[in-house]
Amino acid sequence: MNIQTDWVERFPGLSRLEPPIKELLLSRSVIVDVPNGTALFGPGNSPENMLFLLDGTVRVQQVSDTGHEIVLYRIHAGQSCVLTTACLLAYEDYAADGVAETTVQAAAVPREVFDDLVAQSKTFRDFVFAAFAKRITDLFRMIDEVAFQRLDVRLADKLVSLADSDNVVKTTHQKLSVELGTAREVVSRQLQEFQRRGWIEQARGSVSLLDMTQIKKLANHNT
Amino acid sequence: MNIQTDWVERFPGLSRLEPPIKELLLSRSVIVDVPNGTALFGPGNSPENMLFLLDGTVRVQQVSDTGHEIVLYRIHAGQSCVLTTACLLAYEDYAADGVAETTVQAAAVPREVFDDLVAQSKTFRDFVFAAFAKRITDLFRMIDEVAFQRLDVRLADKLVSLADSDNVVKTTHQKLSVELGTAREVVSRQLQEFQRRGWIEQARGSVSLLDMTQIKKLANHNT
DNA sequence: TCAGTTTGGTGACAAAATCACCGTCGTTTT
DNA sequence: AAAACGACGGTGATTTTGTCACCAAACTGA
Repeated sequence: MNIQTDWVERFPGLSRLEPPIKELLLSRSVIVDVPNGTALFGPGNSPENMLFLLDGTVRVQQVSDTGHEIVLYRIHAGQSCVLTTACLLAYEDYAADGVAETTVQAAAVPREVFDDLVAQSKTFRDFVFAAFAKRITDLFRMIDEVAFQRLDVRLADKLVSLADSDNVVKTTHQKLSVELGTAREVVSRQLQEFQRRGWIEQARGSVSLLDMTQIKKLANHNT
Repeated sequence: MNIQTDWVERFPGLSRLEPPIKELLLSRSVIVDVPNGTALFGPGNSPENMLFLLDGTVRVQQVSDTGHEIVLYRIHAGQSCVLTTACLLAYEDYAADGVAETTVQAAAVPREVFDDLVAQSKTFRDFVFAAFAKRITDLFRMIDEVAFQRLDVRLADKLVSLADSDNVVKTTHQKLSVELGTAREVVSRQLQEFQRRGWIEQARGSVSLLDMTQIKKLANHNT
C-alpha cells in the first residue's frame, strides 16, 4: 500500500473518479507532511497548491481589527481546503489564517491541475461544489449561533465537540474563548457555574466532563 | 438591443467569454421577471435554475430556531446566485431563504447548462469561483462584525448602506433589527441616542440622516 | 532559586438582550 | 363615521454578556 498511489480512495467523494482522472490527480500530486503548528496559509501567504487532507486537522481562524480572535472552522482528514485556497487566490487581503493543529499529512495539487480536473470530470466538480456548499451552510449556522445562541449552550456544545475519548478537554480558558469568539473571563465564569452544578471538574489547562448527559442536554446536541 | 441576446455583457466577469460559450449561455437561458416580494428559494423549495441578476436585488436571510432572524447578504444586479443555489442542491434542509426585494429581472440557466459551462470555459470557472470567494470572505467579515463590533457602529454602517439618494432610510426599527440580528428595542434606543446627538431625524417608517459626516465617522466607512 | 510568563479568579461597570408592558398611528371592517 | 385591529415605536426592570483593571497561584527556564 503506497499512499502516493492510493490516497484518493480516502475521499468518499473522489473514490468514484473516472480512472484516467484519478490517474492524473495521483500522478500530479505530492504528499507532504507538516508539523504541528505550521501556518499553512494566512494574510500575505497564499499557497500555490490546493491541499487534500489525509491526516490531521487544520484550524482556520480570524483576527479582527478590534484585536479579537475567533475560530471559523476546522478541516479534517478527508476534506480539502479548496474553498479557503480559492478565496486566497481571489482576495490577497484575506484576513483568515490556517494552522496545522496536529501533524498533518496532505496531498498537494497545483492550481492548474485543479483547474484541469474541474474541467474534465463531473465527479470532481460535484466534489468541489459539495465542499463549498457544506462550508457555506456551516458558516450560516455559525452566524446564527454567534448572533443568537446563549453562551452557556455554545460552551457546552464546544466542550462536547472538543472532548477526547476520556471526556476530557485539554485546553485553556483563553483558547476556549477564542473558539467561541468571547472573552476569557466569560468562559471562566461559565465554567465555574458548570462546576458548581457538578457537571465538570477543572484543572489547569483541562476540563473533565463528568455529567455528559446534562452537558449534552444543554447543548441540545444530537450526536 | 434585445436583452435576450446581450445580457451577458452586463456581467463584467462574463463579457470576455469565448464566443461559442457566450452563444450557449445566451441561447439556453430564459429571461424572467419576478415581482417584488417573491420567494425565490427557501427551505423545501430548491430551484432548478441558476439565476443571473440583471436588475433588482435579492435579500438572503435566515430564521433561527430561536425565532430570531438575520439578513445574511444581498445579491445585486451583475451577480449570480450560484452559491446559494449550489447549497440548495447539496442540502435540502437549508435554513436560508431568498426574497426579491424589488421587481427583479434575471436570466435563468438550467443546472445542466451551468455544469457544461463550468466544464468548457476557464473564464466561466473563474467567474464562478470568484463569486464563491467573494461570498465567503463577506461571510467571514460578517461573523467578525456580529461577534465583535459594537452595535452603534454596526447600526451607523447599516444606515449609510441603506440610505437613498436623499440620505433617507425608509424602513422600520423592526426591519433594521433583522438587518443586524438584534432586537427591535435595541435599535430604537440606539436611534434615540443618534437623534439626541442631532445626527438623525425620525418619522414613522423612516430615518433621515442629517449629519452624514458623523455617522460615517462612527461607522469607519470608506465609501 | 528566582524572575518571568501563563493561567485563572474577582469586582465594578458598561453594553446588549430579554420581558412585559403601553400608547399612537393607520387601515380595514362594520 | 366609529370601532376594531395590527403595525410601529417607547419604556422600565432585569439578566446576560463584554470590558477593564487588577491579583495570586502555577508553571517555566535560566
